[in-house]
Amino acid sequence: MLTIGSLGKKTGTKVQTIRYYEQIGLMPEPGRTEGGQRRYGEAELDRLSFIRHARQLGFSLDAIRELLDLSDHPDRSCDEADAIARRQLKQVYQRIARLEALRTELERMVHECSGGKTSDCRVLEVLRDHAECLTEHDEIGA
Amino acid sequence: MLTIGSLGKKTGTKVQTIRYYEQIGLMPEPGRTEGGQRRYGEAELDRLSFIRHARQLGFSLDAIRELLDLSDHPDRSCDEADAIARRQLKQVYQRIARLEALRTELERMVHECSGGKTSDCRVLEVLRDHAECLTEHDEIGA
DNA sequence: GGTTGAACCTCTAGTAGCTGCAGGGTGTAG
DNA sequence: CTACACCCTGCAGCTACTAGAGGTTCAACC
Repeated sequence: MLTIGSLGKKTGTKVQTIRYYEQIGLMPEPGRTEGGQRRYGEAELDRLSFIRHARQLGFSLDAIRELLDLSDHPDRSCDEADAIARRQLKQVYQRIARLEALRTELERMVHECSGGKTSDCRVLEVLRDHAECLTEHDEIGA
Repeated sequence: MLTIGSLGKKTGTKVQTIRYYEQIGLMPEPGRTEGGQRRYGEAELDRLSFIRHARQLGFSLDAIRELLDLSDHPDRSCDEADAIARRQLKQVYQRIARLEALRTELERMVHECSGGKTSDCRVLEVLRDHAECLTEHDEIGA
């Protein structure tokens, strides 16, 4: 039987985060000691590992909820799990593309700045005038 | 004189977002009509354009606050503006690197899934067992 | 058996950067 | 002078946690 702290250590999760997952129904309510402290078993360890791993891969908590649900039903088709992963991959592609456009623009800004006064700083100048940008970029909400 | 709505249209900003920027002190309190509606001039249009452009390049509102401050003092050295931009660029590099690791792992997951039952779905299997991952990935908090 | 101290408990509020809604007032074109 | 699009304030909600206050429990050591 694991305390919440040792479960956290094993999975690289903060104690508060585990309680948060329980609160939003991602983790089940575990058994308690007489004094009211949470105690976890293997099943919970597996579930939390799954969640954390999926988070590391960038899945949203909602996507993880679906994946866990699928994982709990071994007889269902895995098309849905596949679709969720593909969706996630697509998002990653998009985010990389956006960030690469940003990188280009920021590099240009930084390389052109020769370190004088702010009055003729390229960094500030570029920010002032969007027309100076060569690439499309659109990071907001990415 | 611009209404808040037309200022929003010119800069691609929602009305609520402009009011939010005012609330947190990023935009100044504008003049008002007798009836209490906000009216903006050129200076505010420039300032909001600057803010939005910097946001598109991924700068945080705090960084933007600093950049605006520097922009308001043309006689200062632009080292600071340069440093902020370099910091931002570094973050972009890191985020790209992380996302590329994710991409690799997600591609592997998706390509190996041959579409049977969830019981032997590669997607779910990989999520269950971190040891199957070939690359380091650590997206959480990115 | 008693004491200590780390780890646990609940509850609330805060983070970034907006977004949306309710319920009401204003400005302007026809 | 009347529509009606637009504006106002204030507050709740979003994601995914994180931090802190103030109090309780567990386990080890003597």
